[in-house]
Amino acid sequence: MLMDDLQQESRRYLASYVMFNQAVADHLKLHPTDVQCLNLLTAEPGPFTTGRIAELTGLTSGSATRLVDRLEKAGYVVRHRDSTDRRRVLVEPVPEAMRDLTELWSELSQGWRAMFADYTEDERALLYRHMQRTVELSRQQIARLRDKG
Amino acid sequence: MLMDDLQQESRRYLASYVMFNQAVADHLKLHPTDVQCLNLLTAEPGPFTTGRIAELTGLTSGSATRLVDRLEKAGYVVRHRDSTDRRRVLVEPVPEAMRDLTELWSELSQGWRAMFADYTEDERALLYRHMQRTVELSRQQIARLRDKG
DNA sequence: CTAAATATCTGCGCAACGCAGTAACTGCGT
DNA sequence: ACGCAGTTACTGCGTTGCGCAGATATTTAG
Repeated sequence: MLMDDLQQESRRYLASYVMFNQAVADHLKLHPTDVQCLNLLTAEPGPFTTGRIAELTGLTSGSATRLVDRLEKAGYVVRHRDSTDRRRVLVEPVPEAMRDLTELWSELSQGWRAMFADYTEDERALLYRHMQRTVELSRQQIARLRDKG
Repeated sequence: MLMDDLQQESRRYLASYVMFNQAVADHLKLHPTDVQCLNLLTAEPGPFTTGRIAELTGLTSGSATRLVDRLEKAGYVVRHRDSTDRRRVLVEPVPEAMRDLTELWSELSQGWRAMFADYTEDERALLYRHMQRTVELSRQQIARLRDKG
């Protein structure tokens, strides 16, 4: 297994994930950013403030406000002020409204489940650990890129 | 290994890849779509026409034309008409201009190489095959989403 | 009690996008 | 040879997401 092959395949892999996100967004008639945000809301540990959403998505604070505006208007999330620090706004997903997204995801994940089912327990454990490591590495790389300006 | 855990981690994984693409785009002062397109240009087999780029990125033909306009203006690609079918426009990457992107990628991929180097040959083969399968599965899922409207 | 820092929101201009229509070209049938 | 449908790419136009800079409310430091 040549490293260059692995790298090339990683690149296709990355591209296919971005395309996938785009396709999901088109299908739900939402913007890719919005879908990304909803994904983060279900995948990352809360609680979420507008500022944290800005950080997670890489948007500026102003754009994050607009993003939350759209999601709130569409009924996906609710805002309420943090009682301990009244500057902060907590953003909470609305489970019922997330159903569209969850259903779509779970429909699509049939394919993934089938794929994962083909692996042995050890292989699944390897893939799981690899994903964790990749997420962590991405986080570091993103931080470095932002620092370098 | 519970399937739900695997699915949750897949979701974080997907989100982190989208974030990563976003960060690369910000760093190069390009639009995420443009970076995605350049990625596809190096990762997918050619030749590329404007129409194929539209299909790969999920954009409409008009937006794909504008995308190629931007990339051409920035010097990343050149246009020239297909001599056998003069309706078609072939889009070719300019290797020197791609250096920015390639260098950045290869700098960032140091981290990936290190990560991959930790695995055994068999494990790398598994990951490689898994990526291929995922790319193929994504392709199918995207096609289904687009068909459903 | 004032000043600096923090979290969010708002006004404004820019630009990417989809849509619908246009122009150039190919290939088909007659 | 001719015209007509289908294909490929491009062009206005309106909408909307985005960054930037400044405004507002609240907390924290001195």
